[in-house]
Amino acid sequence: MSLVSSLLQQAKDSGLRRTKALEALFTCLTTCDRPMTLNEFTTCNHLASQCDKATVFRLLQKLCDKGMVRRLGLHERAAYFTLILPDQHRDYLICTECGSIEPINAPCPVHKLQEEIRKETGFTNLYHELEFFGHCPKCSKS
Amino acid sequence: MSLVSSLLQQAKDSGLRRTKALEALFTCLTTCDRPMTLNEFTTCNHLASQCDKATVFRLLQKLCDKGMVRRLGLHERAAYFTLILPDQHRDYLICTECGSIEPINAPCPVHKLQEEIRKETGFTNLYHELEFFGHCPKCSKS
DNA sequence: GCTTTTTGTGCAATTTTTTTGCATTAAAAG
DNA sequence: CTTTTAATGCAAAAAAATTGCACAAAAAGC
Ligand SMILES: [Mn+2]
Ligand SMILES: [Mn+2]
Ligand SMILES: [Zn+2]
Ligand SMILES: [Zn+2]
Repeated sequence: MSLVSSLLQQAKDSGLRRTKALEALFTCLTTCDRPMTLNEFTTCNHLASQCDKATVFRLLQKLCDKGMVRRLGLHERAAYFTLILPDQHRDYLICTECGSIEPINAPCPVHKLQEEIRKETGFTNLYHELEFFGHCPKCSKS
Repeated sequence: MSLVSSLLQQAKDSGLRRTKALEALFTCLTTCDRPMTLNEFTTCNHLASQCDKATVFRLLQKLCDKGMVRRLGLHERAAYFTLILPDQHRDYLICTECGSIEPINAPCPVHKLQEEIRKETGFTNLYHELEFFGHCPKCSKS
């Protein structure tokens, strides 16, 4: 069973319908596999001419609600969206000059603090977003 | 010498002029002392009727360039801005239901990783943004 | 002080991004 | 197949970010 199929199943289980647009969006999310803006999604070949921007917007919104997609604020004017895969947690390294976005391989160092926060504050559904910003070697030179 | 005065001096040293608008903005940034959106700034008593929104926008932009203000993407549609004080590093805890934003007191656990990233990637001007999101106790109940 | 030069400001307009209304279509349920 | 309910396209609106330009204010030079 392909990843897209299992995502469609997971979506269905949480109340969404199996539509052409959703399948195309999952294909895009899994094959492009990087945070993208709404505009990038709608102009990506996987989605272009498959469905309208408003549809992509509403699907991303629903998938965020279901916890299948994460919305990231990466210092660009537009919001970024990325698939949440089980056993995958990603922090990012972003060049504020050229805009490159790279996931970080090293293990995330904040889970312990997150647990402390959960206990001390009583917050539920806790998660975090960690991004490093700077100038990449290429942009540092020029 | 007040904090506002020293900020004005610091701004002047890096090329900005000492204007009424800048002083009002620094007063706002220091007394309100929390991340705020452009709209919040312009409607705050410290700035309202003191200057135009475009002016605040351009000042915040310049202060970001000078490294005196930080732009935060806190999952709202609008960007947040907050003063960078020396010896002050803040991570945030945000309720995605009611929108409350609280700085975290615990020491930040990512500096070590940041150093590793600097060495391994060659990034310069490195900094990070760490936010925890969840439902606060109040919002968890309802 | 006064004059020149440079930067900042207000206001309106524009651009970009996000969001919604509504008539229609497609999916799921019966 | 029929009914019910959710999803979609299209266009329009709302919200946020950004800019152009004439004028005002600050700093620099005298
Ligand atoms: Mn992390
Ligand atoms: Mn931190
Ligand atoms: Zn770069
Ligand atoms: Zn709350």
